[in-house]
Amino acid sequence: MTEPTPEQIEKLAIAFERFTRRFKVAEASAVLEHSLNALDIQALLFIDDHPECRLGDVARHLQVALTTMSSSADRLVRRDMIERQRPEANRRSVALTITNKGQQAVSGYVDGYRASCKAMLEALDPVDQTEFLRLTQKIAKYDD
Amino acid sequence: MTEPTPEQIEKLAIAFERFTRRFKVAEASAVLEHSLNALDIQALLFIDDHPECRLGDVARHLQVALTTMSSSADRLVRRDMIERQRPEANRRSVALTITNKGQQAVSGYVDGYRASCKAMLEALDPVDQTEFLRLTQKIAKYDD
DNA sequence: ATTGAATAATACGAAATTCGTAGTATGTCT
DNA sequence: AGACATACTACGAATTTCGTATTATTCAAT
Repeated sequence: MTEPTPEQIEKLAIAFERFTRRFKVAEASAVLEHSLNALDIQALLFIDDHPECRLGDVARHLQVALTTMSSSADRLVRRDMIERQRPEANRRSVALTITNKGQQAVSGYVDGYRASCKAMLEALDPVDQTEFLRLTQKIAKYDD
Repeated sequence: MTEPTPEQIEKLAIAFERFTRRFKVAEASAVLEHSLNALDIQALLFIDDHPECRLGDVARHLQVALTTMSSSADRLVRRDMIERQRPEANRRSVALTITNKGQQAVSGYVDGYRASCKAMLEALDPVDQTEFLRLTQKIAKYDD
């Protein structure tokens, strides 16, 4: 559309750096709480959103080697957070599903993430909240 | 101020997840390019912003153990990206400063980050760009 | 001036993580 | 049935993180 000025870009970059730091803190506390590492939490989130997904799906999504994902799944299974199944349809693959305990960990993470989002919106008055959402939606859509 | 609705929060969370993924990709490519890991890049950014800072400052900022930061500094020194000096004022501490080569790596990272920000702004028309910036600034300020 | 405590970092080793190579099991195609 | 592709696991090397112990320096109190 139109070229934003370097000043505008710079301002946005600084603001987003702050937001990112905020989210990182939220992630870190969720990670600590369940003694999971960053990869395992991200894998858990994906598996929660994609029940019966395969190992390769998660690896591709998170851009890690398949073997890395296999290790991650080992850890998650050991901690009773996911289950590995061999589907009859294609017995080479594994279908990953989240357990109750895994869902609890996801909830903890998501709650933290949403709390951060809530705090952000609360900095604005209702009219600006709606406006801010409209704009983020527009950007997110454009992103596809 | 006013309570945002759960739907609003959810929408914002989803949008921000996308943004975060975008930034991660940018970081990953900067990391690959200079064969640095995520911690080392973040350390480099901090050192660039805080010349002559001490090891402990960086460790505190990045929330890692001091020994971890020491290892990171080893790597960055080995790759000629920072310099360790013993300041006369307090010879127990080290003063970290970035080198030209380090600055190049920072530039690469920052460029990628800004490119992401630029792409976001370009999704909006000029009026909305200004409006979006106003709102992010407001949130970032509130964040303190 | 000396001793003791506090500060700031490094040395070293254990545990965990990532990833590449090789291997196994299953499915598909001719 | 055989050859090739797919999906994953086993294993080991390299890297990273972090805790404990140690070194060097500064500060404070006597």
